[in-house]
Amino acid sequence: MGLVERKIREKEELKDSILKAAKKLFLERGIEKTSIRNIADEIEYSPGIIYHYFKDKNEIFHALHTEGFQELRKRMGILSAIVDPMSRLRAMGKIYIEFGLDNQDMYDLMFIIEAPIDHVETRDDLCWTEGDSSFNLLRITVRECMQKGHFQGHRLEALSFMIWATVHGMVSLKIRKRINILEEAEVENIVENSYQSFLMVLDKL
Amino acid sequence: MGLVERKIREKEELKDSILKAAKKLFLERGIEKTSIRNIADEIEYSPGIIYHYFKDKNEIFHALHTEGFQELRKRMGILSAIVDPMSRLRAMGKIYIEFGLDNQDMYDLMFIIEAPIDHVETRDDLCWTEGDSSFNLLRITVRECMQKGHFQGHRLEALSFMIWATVHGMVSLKIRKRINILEEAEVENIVENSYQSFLMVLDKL
DNA sequence: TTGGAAAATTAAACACTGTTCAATTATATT
DNA sequence: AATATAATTGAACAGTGTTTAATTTTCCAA
Repeated sequence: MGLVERKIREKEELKDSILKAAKKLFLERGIEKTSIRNIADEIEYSPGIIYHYFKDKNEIFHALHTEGFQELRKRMGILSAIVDPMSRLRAMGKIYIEFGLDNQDMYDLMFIIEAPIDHVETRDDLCWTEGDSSFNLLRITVRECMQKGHFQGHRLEALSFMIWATVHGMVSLKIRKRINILEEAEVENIVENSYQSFLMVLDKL
Repeated sequence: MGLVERKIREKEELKDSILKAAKKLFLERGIEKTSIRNIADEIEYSPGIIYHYFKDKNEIFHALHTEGFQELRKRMGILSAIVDPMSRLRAMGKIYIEFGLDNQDMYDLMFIIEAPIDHVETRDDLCWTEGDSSFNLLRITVRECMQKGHFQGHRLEALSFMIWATVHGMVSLKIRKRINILEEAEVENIVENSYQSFLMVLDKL
């Protein structure tokens, strides 16, 4: 029955249009200032309809945060061409930071805002697979570095987390507006410059 | 006229009781779930009264975030007893992390939530002095380390920011619930353990 | 002690928010 | 064409931050 299939597809299309509208509004006016009613207005439906496609607002946040991870994964794609694990690790941090600065609202959703995690926690058939597979990419790279003799005396999990924390700290302090206190001349490129400091640190390990 | 002074004091007392109530509710049920009406209920006044003492909710957030910085400064107090700048830097990070983990909601307000910064930005007679003086403490210590020959080849501002970003990253990933993806056995003490990794890094610089 | 100005406080309203659900409309099948 | 099913709506609920006119309380001079 082609009809049934078409119906299913149309249903998916509406779900998609909700997400598209949500993302559009998020990027236009910010996440906090986008309401269910705004999204409904955008797709020219009544607010209630959204709850036939998403359990609640958290589920919308979660769906969008997943899109963010797809984009991040895409950017990480070129890493497979880098054979040397240390070079790969360096490039990984650079890509992560660039992604965060280029997509600040998406980064916020992925790594700062609680909503997507809250959604995962309310359903026991879900876990944070997006974060899990991203961190695993880092973990694998760090492990390779260690196998090549780097980072002696360090523990894999703790060191990997430290590296993540460093780049996340830089991006999130920027996104949440905590960098104006730096010397004026430094504010502009502080994240890039301090990542350079971090690379120097990695080299000495 | 002692009367006028008493009046002023009483006015200050009500302002204080608003802050006390706000802090109590923040710590009890979380920042997001505390409303102006909740605070008004707590002090047994009508909601409107709060706007005679604070311009808006952001100003309350800002006042409380300032209290957080007072506590942080207090904890940093013992640092003056540590003469060696490298040891002082190590202790500083430890205190920062411990403060963050012991006072997660306050830390959230101080370094993640935008409200206090938004409040500062709406008033051109204010700037983020709390963050400024805290970061300066770090900057001074790093400078001392450099003067003693450490961190060669690094730039003061970028390196200081990197250090801040590292500890902030650890604490904020924890507070915003991004650490469950780690190996189960590591989750519990990951912040402490990865700070150990960071200390090893500092030593090699 | 009283009258009136000044200050403190409130109640109600406004324009929002996320969410639910009975009622309505549209679609598909017999 | 009638009926069953699915899609969609509108209104309501309980909440939010904020403003403001009205009210109460406080204070001081006459």
